[in-house]
Amino acid sequence: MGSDELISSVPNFARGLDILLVDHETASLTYLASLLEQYTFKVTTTEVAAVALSMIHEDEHRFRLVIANMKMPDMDRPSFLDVLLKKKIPIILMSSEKRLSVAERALSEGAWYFLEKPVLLEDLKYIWQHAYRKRKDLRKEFQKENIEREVNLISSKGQSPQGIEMKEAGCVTSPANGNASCDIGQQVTMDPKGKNWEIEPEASMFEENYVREPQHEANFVEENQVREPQCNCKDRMKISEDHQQGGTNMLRSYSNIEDKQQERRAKFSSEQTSFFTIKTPEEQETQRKDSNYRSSKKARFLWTTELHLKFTAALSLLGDKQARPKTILKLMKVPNLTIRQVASHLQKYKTQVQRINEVGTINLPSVSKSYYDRTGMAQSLEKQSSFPSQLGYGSSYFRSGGNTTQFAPNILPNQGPYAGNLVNHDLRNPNQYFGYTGLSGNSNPYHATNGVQIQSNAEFQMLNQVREANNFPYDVSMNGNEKGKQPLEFEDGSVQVSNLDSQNLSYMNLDAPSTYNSEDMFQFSNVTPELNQTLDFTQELDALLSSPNQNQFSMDYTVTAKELECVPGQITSGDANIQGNFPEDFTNESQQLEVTVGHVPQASSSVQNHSWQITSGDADIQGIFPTDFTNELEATVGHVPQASSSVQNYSQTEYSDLLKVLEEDPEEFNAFGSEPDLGEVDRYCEWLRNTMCGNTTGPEQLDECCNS
DNA sequence: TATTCAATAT
DNA sequence: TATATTGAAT
Repeated sequence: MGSDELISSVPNFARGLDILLVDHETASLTYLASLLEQYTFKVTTTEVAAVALSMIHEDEHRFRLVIANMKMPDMDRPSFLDVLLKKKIPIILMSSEKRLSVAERALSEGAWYFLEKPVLLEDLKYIWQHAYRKRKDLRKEFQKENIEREVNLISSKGQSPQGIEMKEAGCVTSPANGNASCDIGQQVTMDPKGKNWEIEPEASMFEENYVREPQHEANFVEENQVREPQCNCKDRMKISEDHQQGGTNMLRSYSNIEDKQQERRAKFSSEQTSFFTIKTPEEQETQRKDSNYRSSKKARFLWTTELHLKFTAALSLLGDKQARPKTILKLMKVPNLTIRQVASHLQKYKTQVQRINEVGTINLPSVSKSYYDRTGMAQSLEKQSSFPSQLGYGSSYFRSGGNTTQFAPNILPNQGPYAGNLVNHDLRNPNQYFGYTGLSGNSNPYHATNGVQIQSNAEFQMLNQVREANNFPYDVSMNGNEKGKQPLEFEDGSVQVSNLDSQNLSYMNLDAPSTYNSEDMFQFSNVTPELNQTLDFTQELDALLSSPNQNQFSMDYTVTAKELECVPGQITSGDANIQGNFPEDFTNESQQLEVTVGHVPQASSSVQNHSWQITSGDADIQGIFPTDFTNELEATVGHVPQASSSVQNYSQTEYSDLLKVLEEDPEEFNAFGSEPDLGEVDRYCEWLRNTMCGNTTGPEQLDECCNS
């Protein structure tokens, strides 16, 4: 297997995977490490199990996979395994003993996989997949679906079932070399709820960046590898025969219904699996359409907010001329991100720019409009556009606007030597920072905001020109407008729009015109440093881009004081869903703020020791989940840049869920009739006022508050 | 090789 | 439908 072939067997997101290798036999340790490194994995080695544990204790999220020799002279294996199992770190055990009972014991003790020594290069081809398994779900599935089958198997064969069951192991064939092997690829797709790719706070960016269609489980196998949909009984028998004939390096799978710890797994080296057929394209197509074929879809990379900000920061540094995939990639310094992905994103970005240019001005509508026009563009953008949601904004590109308090993203250089010199290329957030939640499903859908317009000419930097349109209540659906009708005509005609020179300029070929200097327009100065200069910036960029804490998160939008009265505050970190109220007597910084965790769907331990941050209105609150965190959290307000009074009584209520429902399923929102119209908007707002502002605000404030 | 365009997959 | 991936042309 050539080195390229080796590497290509590891999908992008799994490259550089942190693996901890534990083996008291030095030679074997070094050798195995070298093998793993050939697959791009980052290997840390130790000969002492106790040292391994202390490393894990130091940072339990560091290693995604632990491979250890079954023999541990310095400590007893069960204790070692116990720690790993509790921390849910996948563990693979190795042994040079070839007895079945040894492997069986390893698996029964909780190992996720068993490797026979000497380990061959080929054996490690799919080892990365273990780092992405969700074992709990596996077991659930086994229990539900396989027990009966196994019982039948046992009773009919009168023996313990061996070999593969497709529920347990996916089969991968590689048309390139005609070989095939079974792997555990299926495991990453086994969660019946499709939530198997749960993002944990410690998850790597690459996990986070890969998404799957919820209704179809993705196949995390490289595209040139075709997954066999099923291994039939015959195959299993054949595999078993092969094994009995003394095939080496076979990963056996054993079942023991009584022992829930037991894993059943099988892996076959290529020479043992030549009986797998390679599907013709037609067969593959048939198989793809088969609903039983669970793993037919590939994961798609996710451009999170964080990544997109890096991307835009890189664009800013580079300027248009050097804005090429390779350089952008270099500046972004995101391991395992590929040029092609950057190129693709750039292509999409350019398309967006072009589209804006064609229209001249786009409006980032207020959310109110989208509720008004439930069946219209704003709503459909939210629902149908994967850009906003997949990018992790939790709200749409085109409805993310707001007359907001300016919270500079901490990864953009609004401080330091390059302050103000960067161009904001973020089409979606020209004027505000949407904090990275690091999590999916954290969308807080409500933005009671005014609209924001972006005016743009031909080039990237034109997107800096953000014009705030106060009290601009309607959105104009960009796509809904016929081309040639420029600039956009707003429904209420209340906003004057500069008629930009939006000739069909090729934005890549032009210098920045930078001609718009209206007082209500933000203008960033544009710098287009030469590439060599640019590269000198990388250190700065690096510093700027490296978040002080990887696990920090913030609310996914910022709000004005005015909006604070309308917007529920809710953050989600890991498993925790935290809500709280600013106290009535809230005055200034360093004030204790009680935050109550409203919802902890999973073990709260998963958020312990992780930092959290709420950026809401004028307040910027952060802290760390205490190690004894259970469900109550006391938070300290760390930073109140503006009048603290504005955050008083920041009520955080349950209606966020209602709004979420509205977002997700407007059809269910039928309280006011069926046809959305302006009257309905009014009624909606009335409801919104009552819900959000209660009786404490006067009508005018309410109007302001809801602004629709 | 890097980039871009455009078809295709999700 | 929008976006990500991929083949193919440059």
